[in-house]
Amino acid sequence: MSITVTLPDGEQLQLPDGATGADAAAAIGPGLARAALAVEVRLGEGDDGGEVRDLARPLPDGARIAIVTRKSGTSALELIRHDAAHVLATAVTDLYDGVKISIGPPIEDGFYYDFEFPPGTSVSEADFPKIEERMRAHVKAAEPFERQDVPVAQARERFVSEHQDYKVELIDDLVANAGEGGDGSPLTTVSLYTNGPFTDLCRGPHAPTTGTVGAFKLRSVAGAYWRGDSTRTMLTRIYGTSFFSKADLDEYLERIEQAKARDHRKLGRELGLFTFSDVSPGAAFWLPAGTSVFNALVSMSRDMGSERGYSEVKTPQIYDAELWRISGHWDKYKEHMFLVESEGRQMGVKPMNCPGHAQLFGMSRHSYRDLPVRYFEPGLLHRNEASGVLHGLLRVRHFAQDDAHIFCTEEQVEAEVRGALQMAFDTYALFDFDVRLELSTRPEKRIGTDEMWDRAEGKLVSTLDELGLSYELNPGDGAFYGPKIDMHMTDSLGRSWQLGTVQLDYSMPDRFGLTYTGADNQEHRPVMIHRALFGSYERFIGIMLEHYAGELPLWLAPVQAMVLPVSDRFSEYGASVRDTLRGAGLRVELDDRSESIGRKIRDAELRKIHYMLVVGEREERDGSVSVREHRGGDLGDMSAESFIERVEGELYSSALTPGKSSERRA
RNA sequence: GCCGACGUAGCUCAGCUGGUAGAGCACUUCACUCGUAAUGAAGGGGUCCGGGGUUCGAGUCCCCGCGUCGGCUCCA
Repeated sequence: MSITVTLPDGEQLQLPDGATGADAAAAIGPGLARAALAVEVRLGEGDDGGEVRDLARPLPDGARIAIVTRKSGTSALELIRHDAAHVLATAVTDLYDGVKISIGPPIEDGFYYDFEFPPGTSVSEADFPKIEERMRAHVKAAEPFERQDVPVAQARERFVSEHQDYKVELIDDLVANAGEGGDGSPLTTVSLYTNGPFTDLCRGPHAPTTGTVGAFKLRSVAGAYWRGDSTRTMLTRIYGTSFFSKADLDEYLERIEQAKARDHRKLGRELGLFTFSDVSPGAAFWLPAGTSVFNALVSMSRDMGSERGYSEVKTPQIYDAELWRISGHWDKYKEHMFLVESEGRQMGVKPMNCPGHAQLFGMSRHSYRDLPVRYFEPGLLHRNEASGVLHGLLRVRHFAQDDAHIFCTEEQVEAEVRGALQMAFDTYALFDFDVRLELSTRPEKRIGTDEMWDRAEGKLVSTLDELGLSYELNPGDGAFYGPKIDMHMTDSLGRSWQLGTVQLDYSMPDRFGLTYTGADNQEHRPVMIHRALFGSYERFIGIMLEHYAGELPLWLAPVQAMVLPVSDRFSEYGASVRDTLRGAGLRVELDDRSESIGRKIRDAELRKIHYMLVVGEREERDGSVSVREHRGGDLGDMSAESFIERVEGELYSSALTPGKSSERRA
């Protein structure tokens, strides 16, 4: 009896029945046998994911296999990070009596393990050295990972006797889920992995021993709810990362350090854009330079909107609670609203513009001929976000959105969604943003009928497909009034943030009793589309600063050029140059401090100012400026006019939007 | 909101085991008048996040708030 497996190069390998991944590696060559960590197994042609298994497990006949070594990239790293998580748990159970273990998977950049420490014991980063020391001892001992498939009852008994409640719960859930989902066959065994003194309920796979965990480092400690449920126990999560080599680990840590240099909070301070104060947590104070950037974006969304048939409106900040009851926000978000009382009336500061826009739409009669109506309001909003979620400009309590609501007929929905998405991509293209799309469907807590949701979700899917856009499905994550398409970007540390959103809403028009008169002279219900493309200007600026590492494109730069007289004697000429350039619409400042020219250049460079215009005796005589470009160096002398021409050319060349974009930028 | 850490001048930070605060940058003034990344000197600036407590004495130790950071949960 023998089995046949297929190798990645297509070659077939014959092995005795019961042969393992390790046997296969050995059959291919002794070098590979030494390097082998695990084996990736694909069963059918269509099985493109593959399953990574322990080397010690018998191979199924007819499988396509690939030996996993440290050169296998992500799957190899995942393997040793999972190993490292077990080693971490081993060290922690060594050191802390009575600690309860829960789960410890590999993640994007490392691994974690969640523990419940005994009452009175808390662990902080100060404890890392001693935990790492224990971990090193277990890695050095190269303890084999031994897999054991044991009957469910036996495993359960074991963890009950060890007071490992979380493991017991996991087993119970595995059993329950096997009954419902999967192939319906009952679960008879579960797998346990033992390394040294530590045994864990684990699906695997693992490398042959703990010895392949090369370089590792514990990174941080955090609270994490058991099973991600905020009503349950908060466990202590220890994060770490590991690599095959110290060099790889160091390179990773170095990259993280460098990423911190482009943190928008740091750049905002350094470039004098915005600051925060304890007197208003979650709200930015915008300095003149930051306000200039902010206003440039607002004016850009105004221009792009008016080119696309949006009309700007303004609606109140504060509304009677009744309005929020009608919209449904009162029930769902009251605790996140800022409430005020006036003459015995309860009022709420608006957390969003939709009810205001619905109110506005309802105040006049509309014919089908007037639809779609597109209201745009770069409005100020307040949301009383939980203190723990505030994060620089990326999550704030006080912000403005480039918010718009489109009221249209059922037939117009696809075209309007398409238009909004296209406008979004036009916008992101200007910033070289590569956004990730998510389609979020009906949540558990929702308003409206299932039929409405079917229709709304169907329209979003068909529009995405029609535009050939790929997206991730996010079931249950829609707004309470409708499904949505969200556009995400990541920050300097790889965390994902939502920027734009396009939401379809059949409920709000109903709740507000909105109508238009159709061609049949009957009243009809319009459909409402909520959309914001920047999302909040605050968040957009935060992401943008990190994206550009603070080097804003010329058209957005708060100061496009700085005039630098070489000495006080040329301040007057410098001022005249500044005025000439300002007259041409450029944002120019004059540095007339009594400092050396070297100093002024250094300061302008640190502020990342695009152009430095040095003026001295020669320039005054010739009526010219000596142009230095940020990072680019000396460009030589030219007249103020040729400089203006040059800058305008640059502004035009980055003009990707149609219409009057050049005017906007000037 | 929850877990952990942190909070000293505008910024970045030092301040050993408790003995009444310090540097660099920035700022002000004076001198210098400078040619492509830091001229020099002098000076001003701190309820050591806030409030309680322990102590002869608290920036330092304890408690309670607030804020920030890293996660978790949440995100209309």
